[in-house]
Amino acid sequence: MRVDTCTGLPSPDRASPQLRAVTTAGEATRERILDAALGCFARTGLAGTRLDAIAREAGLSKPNLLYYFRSKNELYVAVLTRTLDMWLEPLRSLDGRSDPREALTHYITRKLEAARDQPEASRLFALEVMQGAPMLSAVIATDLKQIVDRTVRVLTRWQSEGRLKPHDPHHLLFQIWATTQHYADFATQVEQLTGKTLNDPAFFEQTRQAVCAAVLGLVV
Amino acid sequence: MRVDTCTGLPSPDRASPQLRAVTTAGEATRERILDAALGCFARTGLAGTRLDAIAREAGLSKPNLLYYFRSKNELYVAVLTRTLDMWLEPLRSLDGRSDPREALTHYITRKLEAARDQPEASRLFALEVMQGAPMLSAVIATDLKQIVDRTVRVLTRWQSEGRLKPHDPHHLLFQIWATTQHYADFATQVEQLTGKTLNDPAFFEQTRQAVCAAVLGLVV
DNA sequence: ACCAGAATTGATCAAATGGTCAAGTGTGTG
DNA sequence: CACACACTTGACCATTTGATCAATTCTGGT
Repeated sequence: MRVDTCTGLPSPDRASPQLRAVTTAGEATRERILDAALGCFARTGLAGTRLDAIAREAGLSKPNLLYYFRSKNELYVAVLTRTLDMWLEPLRSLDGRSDPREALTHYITRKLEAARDQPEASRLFALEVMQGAPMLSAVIATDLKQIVDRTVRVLTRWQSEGRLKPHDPHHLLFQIWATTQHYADFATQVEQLTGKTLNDPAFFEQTRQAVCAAVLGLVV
Repeated sequence: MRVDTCTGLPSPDRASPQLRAVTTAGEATRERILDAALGCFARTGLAGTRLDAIAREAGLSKPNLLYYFRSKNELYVAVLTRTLDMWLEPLRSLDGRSDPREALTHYITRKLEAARDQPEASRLFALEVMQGAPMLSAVIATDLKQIVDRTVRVLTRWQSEGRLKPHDPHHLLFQIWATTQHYADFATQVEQLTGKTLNDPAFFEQTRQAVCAAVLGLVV
């Protein structure tokens, strides 16, 4: 039986040996649950979220939810892993092929679009990392670190080629992450203080240029 | 009887009419509880923190804790309000009297020192704001907004005097907040990726200059 | 020494909540 | 039709946990 490496709990096999067509109905419900769970976990955290709430938001009963995910923790990890790839993707596509200025602008724009379009994902990871990343520390230490190391090498190379002003690559990344994710994680505060949201196209563009100016002015 | 505006629950009178000397013993325990609670709430959030844990960390029994604070929620609000002033202080002292460059450098440095010396406070507020600031929305909309508005006016004046390059003051503030608080809120990630902590003086100075460079390069 | 009130706690309660189970419903296949 | 199996749920259980209370100890003032 396949076992989830994070929880040690068994996870339902998607493709049973009989090659039975993947139960699309069940798969759809599964996705519905994951969507609902993402919203709840991002809003109130792991401890603050009740299975009842997720079940209600997904439109089914609590036992039925537990039919798809054996425990709250397993569901939480499932949400985390499902969202992770999508979240790391922008960084992966920051490679050394293009022009530094263009690459950084593109990366910032994508990160800001993510902050606008998937604020729940941002908050979920923020909550998780802020609490010591109990479920993600392994991923951070391996996957994320690997991508970051690669990116750092790219940035360093650009610097040695004189295409980028010298500036610690780690701090550069942190600044991009911090400034872009801030608009998702602290959206409440941003809205209370400015009255604007990233969903407002004008505000989005204004924010994008502000972040780009700070970062690009630093290294280009 | 004095009533807490946030919880509606009565709070112990610090100065009773009889002018009895403030019970320093009780006051000390109270502080000890608040300290322990800050640590716990910052680590695991409101819902994830058990009164047991706080009591244990403060070195007393759970009923005794509830003798000082009538409910978990009241304790949470008490921690929040006690920490708030300290947290807002750096921004208050960013006034128009001094040189823009010096003022911003000073503010960033203080914020980064706060991120190093009071990471719990940073995480506590981050958790609270990220979850929609249910307890702080009033404070944000009034107190914080007032200070921010004042600061925005100062920055705007500097810009109109030509002492600062034009750049949206709100975004400038957000960038300072985001980049400085990032090193407290995401300390786990920063440490996993760089192996360093703000407690390392060299790393602190390096970070400080990186943040200053980004912000000052933007407006000076 | 005495007393009033602060401080402290073991025992206990009631509610919330994650999780189980047996029983039922639907559905595709031989 | 019948069978197997995915799916669904109401009722229920066990544990956790915030909160209460009666009873006891400590402490400062007279």
